[in-house]
Amino acid sequence: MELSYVEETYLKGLHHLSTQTNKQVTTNDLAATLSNSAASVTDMLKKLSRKSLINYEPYQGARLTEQGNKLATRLLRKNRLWKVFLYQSLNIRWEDVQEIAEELEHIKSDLLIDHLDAFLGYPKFDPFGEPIPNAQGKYTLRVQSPLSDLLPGKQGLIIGVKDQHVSFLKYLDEKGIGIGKIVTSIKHDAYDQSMIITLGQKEINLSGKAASLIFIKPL
Amino acid sequence: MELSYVEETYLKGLHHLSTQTNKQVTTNDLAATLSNSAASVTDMLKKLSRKSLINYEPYQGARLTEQGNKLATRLLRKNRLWKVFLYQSLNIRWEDVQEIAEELEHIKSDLLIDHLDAFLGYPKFDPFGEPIPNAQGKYTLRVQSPLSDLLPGKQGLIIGVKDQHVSFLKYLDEKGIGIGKIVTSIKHDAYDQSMIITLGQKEINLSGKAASLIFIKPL
DNA sequence: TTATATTTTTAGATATGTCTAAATATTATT
DNA sequence: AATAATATTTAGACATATCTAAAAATATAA
Repeated sequence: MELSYVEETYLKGLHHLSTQTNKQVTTNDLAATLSNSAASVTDMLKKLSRKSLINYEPYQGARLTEQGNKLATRLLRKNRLWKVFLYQSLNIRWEDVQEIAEELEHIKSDLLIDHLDAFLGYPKFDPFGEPIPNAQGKYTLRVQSPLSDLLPGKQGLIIGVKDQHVSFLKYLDEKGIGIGKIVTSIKHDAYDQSMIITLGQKEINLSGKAASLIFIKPL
Repeated sequence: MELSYVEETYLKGLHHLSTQTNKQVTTNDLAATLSNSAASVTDMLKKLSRKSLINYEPYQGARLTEQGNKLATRLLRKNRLWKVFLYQSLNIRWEDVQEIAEELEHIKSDLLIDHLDAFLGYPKFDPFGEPIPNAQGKYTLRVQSPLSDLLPGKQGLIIGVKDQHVSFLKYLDEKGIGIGKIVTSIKHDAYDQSMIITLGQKEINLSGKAASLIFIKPL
């Protein structure tokens, strides 16, 4: 099925919200996510429902159908493969990757995406640690724990970040924290949950919140 | 200036037609190029004129202003860099490259394009032999002669093709003719202008028309 | 140079996607 | 359970881009 740019955006928003909460997606939540008015969202929900991409009952919110989910997953595949390309091949900084990938994910060609996948060596995760669905839509979640759980003295490999806001990514970039870096936990502060880690020679102080948004593989 | 997808398409069409003929672009010609009605074209010409991207007088056709030309050149740069990427990095076939690049050229980020340019090693020509404008919009035309001018016994390096229709590119692909291949002229037919060339061990018969659309650098 | 043919523009309609303001339905509170 | 607060939908408008059919301008030919 051929979808418009906007329809795809809504589908992705629906997928995002429904995997987060596993409940019906409400009109207002979707409106907030997409920065649109609730009225616009209602219109689009009716349209997507007519196309059988969502189940929608007035006043009851919406949920992706199997077909809608399949299309949303395809968008995630495209988005994340492009992110790998931008980050790894083009050396574009973390905080700039998201915005560009959001445009690239709407490029239609399946041929393109499969060739891109091959070019990148069939990566399983994007630069933020999110799993990349394969051509059949299958993907595996990774065992990952927040940096905040790393016990003092232990080492971890950074494999992802939860928050993808530009300001947070810049904050990490400035501290030298990125995918593939190895860090050692030095000390937790019992009072404010902040922690001290080392990255190479450098000692870094992280807020408890920041540490909980960074994912590692314990070494 | 932020342009819509469609405005960009018109700008590219205008550029294409005006470099071909170096005259005012007529409404009907542009309509044919873009497969739109003349009425739609008139509307858009008025809009682009209001934005000072073209000079337009009713019934007299249109011509790009300096600013319009600059934006059109930027689109060409994007289109051609993407073509290099698709053809060279992703190994996508000649005949599939055009359609995908036409979508990719509308991706907005300058950062992306400059990084792509660097990644590809600042190529000067695309896989069809067209010059790639640099970040400042400058580009150099290449000395290139049609394969049909290659004298019997002489060798040439294939560097471009004029016609970019899918059927023609497939025809060339099937014969093994592509960028970077070295061919030797064997014989011209005086009657129908067809020619015989060799490519490696293989002997290939080309129509006069086809040979005139393939560009070579004499060796 | 007047009539005819062609090209271009205008007029009016349609489709997509957006909005604000008003109406309606649902949920929470007393 | 009635009322107040919140969420959602409907109504009506607007912007972009498209079309067909009719009108107007330009170019061609007798």
